[in-house]
Amino acid sequence: MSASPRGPTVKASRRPRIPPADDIYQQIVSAIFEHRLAPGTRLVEDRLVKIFGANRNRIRSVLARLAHEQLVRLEPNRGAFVAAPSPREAREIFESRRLIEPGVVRRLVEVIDSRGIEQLRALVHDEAKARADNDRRTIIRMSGEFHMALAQLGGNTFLTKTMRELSSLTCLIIFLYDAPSIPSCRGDEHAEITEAIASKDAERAVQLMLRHLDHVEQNLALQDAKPVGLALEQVFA
Amino acid sequence: MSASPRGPTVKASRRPRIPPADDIYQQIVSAIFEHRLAPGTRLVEDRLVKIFGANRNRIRSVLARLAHEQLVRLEPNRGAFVAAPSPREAREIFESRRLIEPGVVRRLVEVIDSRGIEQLRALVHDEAKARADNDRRTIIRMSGEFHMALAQLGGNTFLTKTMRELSSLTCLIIFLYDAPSIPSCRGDEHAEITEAIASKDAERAVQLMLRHLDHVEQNLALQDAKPVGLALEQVFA
DNA sequence: ATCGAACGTATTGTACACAATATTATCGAC
DNA sequence: GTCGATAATATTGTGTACAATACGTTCGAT
Repeated sequence: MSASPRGPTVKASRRPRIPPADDIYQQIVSAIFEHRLAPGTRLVEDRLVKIFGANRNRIRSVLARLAHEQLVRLEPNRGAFVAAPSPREAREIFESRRLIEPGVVRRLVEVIDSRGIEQLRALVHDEAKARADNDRRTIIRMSGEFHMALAQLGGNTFLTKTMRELSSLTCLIIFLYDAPSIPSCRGDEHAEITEAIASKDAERAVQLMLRHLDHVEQNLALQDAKPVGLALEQVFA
Repeated sequence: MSASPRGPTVKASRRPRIPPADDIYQQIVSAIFEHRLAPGTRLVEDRLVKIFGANRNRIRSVLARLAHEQLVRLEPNRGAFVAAPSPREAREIFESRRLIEPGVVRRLVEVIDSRGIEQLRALVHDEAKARADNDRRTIIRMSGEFHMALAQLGGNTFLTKTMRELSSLTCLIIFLYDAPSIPSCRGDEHAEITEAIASKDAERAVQLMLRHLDHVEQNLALQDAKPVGLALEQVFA
């Protein structure tokens, strides 16, 4: 017994059953990102407790956190529901993205190094592969991660957080309003943006980004929502 | 006895002792906004429970919410502390503002009506009055509210939320790093921006805004923080 | 047969008690 | 007298039980 009373390995072995709070959060976000959790789905606390093996307090705090970034709607005495952004809210989200992402791209051109460019190309590559496999879930998730990576490589944590919220909300919007013909983003657009950034052509990258966002928004049918429901347990299997 | 079983007045009279969750949140945010709560102040749950007459669950959820917008730091097994942004974080906040607020201003010029312009002028007027009275708390709060109003009048709830977070973080930063000579914002700058917006001169408004943000940032001494502490009960008196 | 009211069930909201942990104070050794 | 270990205290983390509320169902009346 070595005298290291604060080793993290010791802590991990002493109580391995507690499910870390962030994990639950991440799993739910991923489920929303990958369209496994439909907008409007009710999130019953007890069932989440059993699914994740956590206690209710923790589930509650996770739901509160999700509610704060508007991914979940919390109705008093009724429970938590996966958010279903209205057409008006959807337009606001896209407006915000058109407002913010050009700045993100401009800044990224200034600070990115070859290592960062490689990361972007890898993301584009993975997305193209998923597109070839027709793996719709991965396509959508990778699309979101591309935009999040643009912020993350810029090194500004506030902008990164903001972009993460915008991306996940966009995922819900696509779920609700996507005209199913064309899958979310045309893959080559992310590639084009990446190459414009790689060649330090900020203004071209900005223009491509704006056109890209317009394309995504124009592929939506912002009138009729499809109210889908799904069983909760099988989502996390 | 009229048969309206869901009137809010009835609900309020039936149990008047429960303190609404948002109120607590708002009071703490206001306290941070007005520099009554210093960065680094420890927020002990029990004391907040007694101060606001709420139960611990509610206090906890409020703290979680504050933590999510980085106004509060949550250390495991140690408690909650009012955030104290590092110089690096401070620079990121200002960078984010320079990135976002020009877009907010441009959009506002497009959609604002005479009623909105009057609101902005009223805010500027109140701020000038506080400045004349040398009421530093009100000055800082009104400064923040001016920027939040710019987003709010634009009608985009996501941007409004983002600006609220940025404003309150900026308040903490000013508390920590302000060179005490000049109080936060020169008052006429808000007035100038308002008039540029009123005359629909978007580009001028944007330039004024950027200069304004630069001025605020340059008035900070982003090296030495002053770690102030204050008693909790007397803050909410 | 349809509508409305009372009831039963499922779920969230709240309170309390206790365990785990960190911080402070006390005591002893050098 | 200073440093380190140990005990006391304060605070957070967790679990459980119960109350309040909303929802679905059954029953009865017209």
